[in-house]
Amino acid sequence: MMLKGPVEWALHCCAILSGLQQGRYLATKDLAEFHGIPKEYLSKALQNLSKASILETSLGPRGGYRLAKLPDKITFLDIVEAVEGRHSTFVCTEIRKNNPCRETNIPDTGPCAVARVMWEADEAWRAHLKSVLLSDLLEAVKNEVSEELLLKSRAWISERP
Amino acid sequence: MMLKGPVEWALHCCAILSGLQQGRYLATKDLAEFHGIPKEYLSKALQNLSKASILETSLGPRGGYRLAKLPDKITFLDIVEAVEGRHSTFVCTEIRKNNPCRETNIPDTGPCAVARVMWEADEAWRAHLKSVLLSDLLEAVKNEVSEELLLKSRAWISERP
DNA sequence: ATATTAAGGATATACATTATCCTTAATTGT
DNA sequence: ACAATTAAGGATAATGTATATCCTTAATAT
Repeated sequence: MMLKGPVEWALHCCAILSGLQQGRYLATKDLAEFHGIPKEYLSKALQNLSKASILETSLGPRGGYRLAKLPDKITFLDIVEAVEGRHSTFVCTEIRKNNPCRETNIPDTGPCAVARVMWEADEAWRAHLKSVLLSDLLEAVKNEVSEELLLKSRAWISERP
Repeated sequence: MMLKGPVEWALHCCAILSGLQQGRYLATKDLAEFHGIPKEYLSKALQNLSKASILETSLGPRGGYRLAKLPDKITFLDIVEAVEGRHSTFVCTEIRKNNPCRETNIPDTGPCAVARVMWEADEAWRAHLKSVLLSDLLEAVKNEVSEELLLKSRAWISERP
């Protein structure tokens, strides 16, 4: 499973869920409405976050999702990998094996040099995402969003049944 | 244009072209045969490398491709971006604007915090690819490929008309 | 009981990647 | 001049993946 748009949604949803009052859950319907995104498809992303123990759920009326951990225990990488999977951007198809000069019985000697470099780059990408916490995002949002919008949004969420 | 498999081919092709004798070109047909990949599609990748001034070409018999620069002047990023384009892996759809509490007339205040973090990760990815030169790859290949295979491959290429 | 909700399977739609084909113009060697 | 060879690039087909919707099931609060 390899999702693209849903990663953006998941990050924003986790940010919203961070502001939830103790003991409350927020339903997929509300998260979808708040972000203006398709509810059914968003649901798949949230299910992945739940499977990864980033969110926890409750069924029935007043059910929905909430964070399963504190925001300073959740990294961007946790969220991204939960939704996108752990595929690296580079896939090595071992074309070196097609070299017509090559003996067919050469034992495999680890990944080829090209793949190594590409995977190191992937690793650098992951390392950065691992270094940023959900709590860091909240801090940044606080600085770039007006106090008014912040309060209004919180109220909007509180008023959900 | 956004290619995936072709990036791998392009990197391997550049490595092969590095070993080419002075003044010679190698045709798409030969590069495709050596790597066991589709000639017509590989051609698209090579055209991109040519447009990016990484390769230079000659038409007619004994024509084909050769490097346009020395291997220590070509980075992995040069090759990857020439073939894949410069799209970042993360695309921000600005879902913050769908927030029902938001005034429609709020002036745009740069990229949102989520996008910034994701793009920083992309930047780390690019930075690594920029730090590795084609000449570094050649060095690594020399260490992991048997002397015999190296000579045989060079001979195979030399014998192309 | 009833309404509400997440989980998840099945399936349709849209889009991007991969691959092939064919024409054109340039170049080389005869 | 001529024939063979080659990159460039447009058009299009085939495939695969991402996106989106629908529907059923089981759990839960009131």
